Amino acid sequence: MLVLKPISPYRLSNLLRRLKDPNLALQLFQNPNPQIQSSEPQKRFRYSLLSYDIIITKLGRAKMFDQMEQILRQLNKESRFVPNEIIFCNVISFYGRACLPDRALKLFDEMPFFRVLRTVKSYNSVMDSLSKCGEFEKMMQFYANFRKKVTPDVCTYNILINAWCKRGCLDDAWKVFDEMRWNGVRPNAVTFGTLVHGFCANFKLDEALKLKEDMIRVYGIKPNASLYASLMKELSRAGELSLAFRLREEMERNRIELDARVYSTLISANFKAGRKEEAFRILEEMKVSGCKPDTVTYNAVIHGFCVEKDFEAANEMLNQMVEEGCKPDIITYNIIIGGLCKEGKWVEANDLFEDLPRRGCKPDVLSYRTIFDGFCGCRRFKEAALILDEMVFKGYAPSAASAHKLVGELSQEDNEELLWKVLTSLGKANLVVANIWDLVILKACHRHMLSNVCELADNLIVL
DNA sequence: CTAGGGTTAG
Repeated sequence: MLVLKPISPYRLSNLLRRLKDPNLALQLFQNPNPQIQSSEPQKRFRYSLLSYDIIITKLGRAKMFDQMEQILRQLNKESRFVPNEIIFCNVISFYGRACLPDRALKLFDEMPFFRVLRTVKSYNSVMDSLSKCGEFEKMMQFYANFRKKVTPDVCTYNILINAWCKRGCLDDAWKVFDEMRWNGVRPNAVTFGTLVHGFCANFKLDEALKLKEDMIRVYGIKPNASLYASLMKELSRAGELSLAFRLREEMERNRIELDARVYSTLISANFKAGRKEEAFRILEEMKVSGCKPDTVTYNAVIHGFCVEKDFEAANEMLNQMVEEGCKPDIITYNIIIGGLCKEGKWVEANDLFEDLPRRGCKPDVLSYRTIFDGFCGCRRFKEAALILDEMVFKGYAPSAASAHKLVGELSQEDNEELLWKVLTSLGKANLVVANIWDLVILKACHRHMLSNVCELADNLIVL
C-alpha cells in the first residue's frame, strides 16, 4: 500500500487552493491526514491562517454558509493567531451577494468576539452588503452610527454614491461627492466611474461625457476602461455608435488598454446595430490582442446569432466557449431559450430548459418567464400552465402582463379546466390582481357562472 | 472578494 507523508500545514494550503470542488476542499480541510488516523491518535493539526482564509473563501463563493460559519467558529478557537479583518470583510460580502443582510450584520457584531479589530473596511463591507440587498434605509442608518466611530474613506463615499445612483437620485449622489471633498477625501477613478455610470444609467449622456472631461481637467485623474465601457454602452444604446468608436480611439491614444468588458460592449453594440461583420472583426481583434473572450463576450455573440435566427451558429459558439474553458451561465441559456421561443421552436426551447440542471445551471426567474412566455406565444397553453405551476412553487412569478394575457386567452378559448388551474397557480402567488378579476368575472357573466366565480373567490381568499 | 463597468428579458 502506498504510504503517504503526512500533509504539512503549508502543503494543505497549496492543495486547498488547487481543489476546485468546495466539498472536496472542505473534506480535506477537516481531515488532512486520513491515512495515519487509524495507527495512532493524531496530533492536533496546526492549521495556518492562510488555509483558513482559503477554505472560508471557497465555501463563501459556493454559498455553503453553514459550513463556512463552522470553520469560522473553529478559527475562533485557535489561540496561535488572530484572524485578519479582511477574511471577515469577504464573508460579509458573501452574505451581501447572497442577499443575507441580517447574517452580514450579525457577523459584523460578532467580530470583537473573534478578537478582530473593526476598521473602516469592515464598516464599508457592511454598507456595501446592505446596499446590494436593497436595504437602503438600513444602510443609511448604519452609516449614521458608523460616522461616530470611524472616519469614512473614499471607498465609503463611493458606496454611498453608488447607492444613490442606483435609486436614480443623482442630486443626492452629487451631494455625497461634495461632502467627501468637504471632508478632505480625494475622489479617485472609481468615484468618477461610479458617477459616470450613474449618469449613463439615467440617460444623462451629456453630463456623463462632461464629467469625463472634468475629471481629467479639474482633478487630474485618468478615466479607466470601466468608465469608457459605461459610456460606450450608453452611447450605442442612444444610437451614437460612431461616438462610441471615437471613445475607443481616445482610449488607444491615451494608452488605456481595452479589456473584456470594453470589447463585449463594442461587440454587443455592433450586433444591435446590425453590423455583424464588424462585431466579428472585433471579436477576432480581441483574441489577437491577447484579451480572452469571457462568458459575457460569448453571450453577446450568441445573442447576436439568436437575433439572426442562426441557431446552428449559436450552438457552435456554445461549444466553442466550452472548449476554450469558458463556462456558459444561466444568461447564455436564457438567450438561446428566448431566441428559440421567438421563432416558435418551443420543443427545442423546452428541451434545453429541461436540460439546464444536467448542464449545471439553475433556472432563474428569467428562465421561467422566458419559457412561460414562449409557450404562451406558441399557444401551448397546457405547457404554459404546467410551467406556471412549477415556477410559482419555486417562488418565482410571471410578469403581470404575461399572466393577464394567458388568462385572457384561456377565457376566450372556453378552456375552463385550464383556466381554473392557471387561476389557482396565480392565486398561490398572489397574482390575481384587479385586471385579471375583470377578465374572469366578465367570462362568468357571459356564461352565467357567477356561482363558480364566488367559489373561486373563496378559494383564492383562503389561499 | 471593502468600492465602479460589459451579456438576457420588459
